Amino acid sequence: MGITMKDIAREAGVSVATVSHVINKTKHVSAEKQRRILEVIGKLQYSPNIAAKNLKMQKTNTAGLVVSSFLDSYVTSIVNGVGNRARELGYNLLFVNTNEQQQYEEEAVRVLSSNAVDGMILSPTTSNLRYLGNFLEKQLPIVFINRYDPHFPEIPRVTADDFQAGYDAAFHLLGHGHTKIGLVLAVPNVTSTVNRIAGYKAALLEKGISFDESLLEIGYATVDGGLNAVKSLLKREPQITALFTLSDLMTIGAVKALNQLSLRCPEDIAIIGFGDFEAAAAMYPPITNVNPPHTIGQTAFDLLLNKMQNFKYTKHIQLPVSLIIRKSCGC
Amino acid sequence: MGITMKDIAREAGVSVATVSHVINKTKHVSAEKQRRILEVIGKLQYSPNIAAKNLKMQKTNTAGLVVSSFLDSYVTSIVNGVGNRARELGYNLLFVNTNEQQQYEEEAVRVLSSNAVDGMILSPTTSNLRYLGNFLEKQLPIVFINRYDPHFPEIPRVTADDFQAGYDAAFHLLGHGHTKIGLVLAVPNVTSTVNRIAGYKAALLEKGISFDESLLEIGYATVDGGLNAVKSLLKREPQITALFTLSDLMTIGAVKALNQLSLRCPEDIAIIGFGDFEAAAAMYPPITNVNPPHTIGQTAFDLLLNKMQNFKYTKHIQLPVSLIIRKSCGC
DNA sequence: TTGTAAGCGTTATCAG
DNA sequence: CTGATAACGCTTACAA
Repeated sequence: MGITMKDIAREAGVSVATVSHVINKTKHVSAEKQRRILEVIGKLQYSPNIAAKNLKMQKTNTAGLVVSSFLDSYVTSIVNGVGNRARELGYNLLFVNTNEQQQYEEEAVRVLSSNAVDGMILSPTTSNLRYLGNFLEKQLPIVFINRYDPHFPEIPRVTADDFQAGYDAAFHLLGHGHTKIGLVLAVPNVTSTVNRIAGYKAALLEKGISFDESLLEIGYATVDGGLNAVKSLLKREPQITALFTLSDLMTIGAVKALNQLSLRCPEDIAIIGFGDFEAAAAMYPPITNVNPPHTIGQTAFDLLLNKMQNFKYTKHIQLPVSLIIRKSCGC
Repeated sequence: MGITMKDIAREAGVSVATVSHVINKTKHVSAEKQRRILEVIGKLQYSPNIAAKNLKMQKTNTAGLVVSSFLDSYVTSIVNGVGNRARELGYNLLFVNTNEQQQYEEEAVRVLSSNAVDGMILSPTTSNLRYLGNFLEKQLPIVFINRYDPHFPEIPRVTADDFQAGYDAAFHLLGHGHTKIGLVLAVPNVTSTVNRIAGYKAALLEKGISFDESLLEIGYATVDGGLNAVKSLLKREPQITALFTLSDLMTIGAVKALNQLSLRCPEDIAIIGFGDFEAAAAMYPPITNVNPPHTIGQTAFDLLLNKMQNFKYTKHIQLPVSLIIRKSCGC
């Protein structure tokens, strides 16, 4: 079917070894043969069979990227960052979105291991990844991004400073006099969420306000999910005067909910979101957001590179967040 | 290094052929041996070497997806659709974003061919893809998505009805009495853009309004790109009373530009965008958009499946668009 | 029902 | 500087 190195060798009157050497520049070959080989390669439009190369080299030059959702701007920026860095460094990217289904995730990890990739970047669906043990034993280089499983400290990870994110949002709202701050989240059992809540809690406690679990509301990480979550939260806890929403789609949903309830933002209810999306500044009102790190994807790939070179590598990196203050918080 | 079928065979006291057969269920094996083999596989945490399998089978179960940009919601939805369908059908996805650089695109196509993928879905950077000829000769299954090169009618493609999109937007604005409609675009030499402009032109002509090229403005496909483009367009052509922006990021930029120029929307300038982003309904004003097809990604994958089964397959599919009317058009 | 062995297209060792 | 040739780990006739 395809044309192989053997064909090139025959046509150019040399051995396959020689062909391989000129292709990979792995040994010096006489100018004449080199010329002939290159010429034949061009004429026959030959390109090496990557599957064969991968088998022989025990290396694929491909990295896996497994994320848990996709439409969110934060995830998009992660994919973007990883993809750019991968291309810069000559790696291919095998991309999987698990849609928050652990079953898909396990499947993806299983497929990507066993020589499909040289390593992988994982944003897991939960923080209890018992199945991962097997793959670590196989020395599969993995790094966590955004979320992680604390049971595997030996896996390098890059995260946003989620604690700070929660703290900053709550601190800022407290500064505006809000004491009943609703918190709208999508995925509870995940380190990023847990840490943001911890930060939120810490800021409250600092002001002597005790944490009230009924101010939390779980919804789907979509616009409608945010909308519904805010509606039911506000119905249940009408004393709420501010909202912290943990994903940009939910933030948009929150704004819609307030509109539908004829509540003004920020006068009646203030909003701070996590994740800065492009439209935030052009919304009504312009949305104050906690801005996640934009370099998280690239950083993850760099960690992976280290992990692939040295399986003992085990660094944890936490990237700072910042508050982008606009109008929805009442400033 | 890794553990192979040979190890399983030895440990279970059978031949590699038998192991292969139980793994792939490709022949009946006695219950007893089957049990033993499965047990050993479990104990040693064996998983087959995919590179070897790919080489032997001349098939990778992997599809390539090459898009030209990423942060745009339309592209995101394409990636999402292709990814979901790929997973449903048991395919992996090799993902590349070319950032509108033809050089990256050529490189990506070259890498993805030569047995890295069984086929690929391509949203090209231009409509002149001479380099593609080689790969077609090699029988690499390709399908176009969103954009295409008309010189290759034998490549199946799925596109939005971009002509209709341009027509609908212009027709609607004309209905509101606008005759000077600015058109803000990012990538001129590409079928989607060209067809949208053609539709816009057709609607004008129907009303007896002649096409004025100076009403077009090119900018970067970002928020700032849209912002700058609108500012310079409005400065140059102050008689403009409506805008049609061809990407959601640019639409957001347009809204920002009007704010900065203290122009009211829709009273002073109306806006219709292409590509419906999640925040559109929560902006000020809520943005009227041409809604691109949401199934384009899945459809592309299905076309690819057909093309892989039968290289003669050459269908072109055009998916309808629809106008989502909100406030920015003056309704 | 099971095993032997050829071969997929490379790379790299080892002689010449 | 060049060429045979043995792997890499799997699938699949073909034989037993």
